[in-house]
Amino acid sequence: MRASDLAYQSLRSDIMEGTLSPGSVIVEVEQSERLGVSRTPIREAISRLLSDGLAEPAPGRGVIVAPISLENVYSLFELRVSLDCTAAALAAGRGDATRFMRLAERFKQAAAILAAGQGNIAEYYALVDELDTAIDAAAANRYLYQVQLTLRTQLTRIRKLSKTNPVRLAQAADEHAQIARCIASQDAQLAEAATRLHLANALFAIEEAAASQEQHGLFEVAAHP
Amino acid sequence: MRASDLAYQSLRSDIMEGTLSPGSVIVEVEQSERLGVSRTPIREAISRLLSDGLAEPAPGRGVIVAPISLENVYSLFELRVSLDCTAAALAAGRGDATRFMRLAERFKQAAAILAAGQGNIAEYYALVDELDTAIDAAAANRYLYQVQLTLRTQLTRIRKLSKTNPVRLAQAADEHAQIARCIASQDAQLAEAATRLHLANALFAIEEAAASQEQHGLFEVAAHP
DNA sequence: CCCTGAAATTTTGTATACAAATTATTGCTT
DNA sequence: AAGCAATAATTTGTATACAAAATTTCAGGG
Repeated sequence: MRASDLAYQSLRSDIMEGTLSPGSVIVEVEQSERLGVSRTPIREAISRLLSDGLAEPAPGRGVIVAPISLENVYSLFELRVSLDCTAAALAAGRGDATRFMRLAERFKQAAAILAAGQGNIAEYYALVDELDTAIDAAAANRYLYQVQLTLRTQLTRIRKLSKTNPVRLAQAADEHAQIARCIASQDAQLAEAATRLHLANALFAIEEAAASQEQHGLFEVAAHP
Repeated sequence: MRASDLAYQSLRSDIMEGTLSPGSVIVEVEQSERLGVSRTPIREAISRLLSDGLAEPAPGRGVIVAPISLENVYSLFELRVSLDCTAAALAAGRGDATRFMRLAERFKQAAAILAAGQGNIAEYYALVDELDTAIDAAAANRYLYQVQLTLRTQLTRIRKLSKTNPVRLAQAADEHAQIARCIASQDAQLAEAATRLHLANALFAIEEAAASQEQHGLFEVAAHP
């Protein structure tokens, strides 16, 4: 594997995990020594992070890890609604119905398990990924797909800011089942409606979680000094 | 100015102008000597072109200038409809009405001039840019804006593939006036409808132009040997 | 004549040295 | 003590040398 790929993946996961905290500057030599490669591949990795939106040029201070805050969540969701609805509508027109029916079934099962309070969260998110992948494939639009990828990394970062309510998770599983079913029905407008509804609920849940965390004083997004 | 910025702008415009033809490989040393800088800034410029979608990694052959073809136009427009409609709707909800009214007036004038067959095309496109900029500003969504920028560079490249019919241009100016008016009216759904209509017409015009050019044997997208 | 394979050449990937720019620090002056 | 200036120290930007990978070319055998 190329050193620049290694550096990219390493830095990327460090940012995602929070090892590199938002707002902290990424110093080339520091990372170069830490990862055991020269500055050249580090620079290439950083430029990829910039285009991912995981790093930002800071005026005079080089590049910093892109800050996250719930203030962005509305902008992010405006874009997300647009793209996810389009993707769902396209998938409804082009997708393989049986594949989405099967996914709908699995989401229904997942919803039941989560409602019983014994769900594995990671497993559930993996299922969501499967649905996303199926939709991407069915939508068959490489430009749309490209944008979705970068949007999702932003959403993943945001998601970690507020702990998701387990009750909400079961509800979300139901909504995903609904989306899959609507796509399987090949009705583009219906698929779009289900998606729009789901995203509205998701945003509302985020707002609620944030409010409750703020209340308990748990809402802190530290940037390194 | 940094050498990498110079290299980026130079390569970018070379690709846009067609000096570097689609499909041709971008050889680092070659460009390095041509532009009088070392390979390092060239590599950085190339990585920016990659994230712009103006260059593509080619398996084993390094990177090539991204090919263009009208086959992409449908995928591109699917995304464009989604984004432009969202932007128009947001702008209707947030924008300064008088600013869009003024733009609508100018488009009406432009339409009259173009219909009379004495319009300056570059001037017209500049006006379109102004509208786009106004919408971007009013939509006030940095994530959406970012995607629009890269989408528009793709559309600009595609546009050059088929000569636009002057009659269509006057019609398009009317449609832009309509869009501006709808945004000024602060009716999000209406703004979206006007945008959707315009894009449907634009796509149709592209198809027609392509068909007529193909007929006349003018439809050639050469890749260098 | 084509296919296989090995050498040669070209091209990309990485390391490092040096230059330029920017920030931090220190000392001086008011 | 505060502000400014000059200098020192970090940090990024660029060039270049070297290493590795891959493609092409050429030669030999089937």
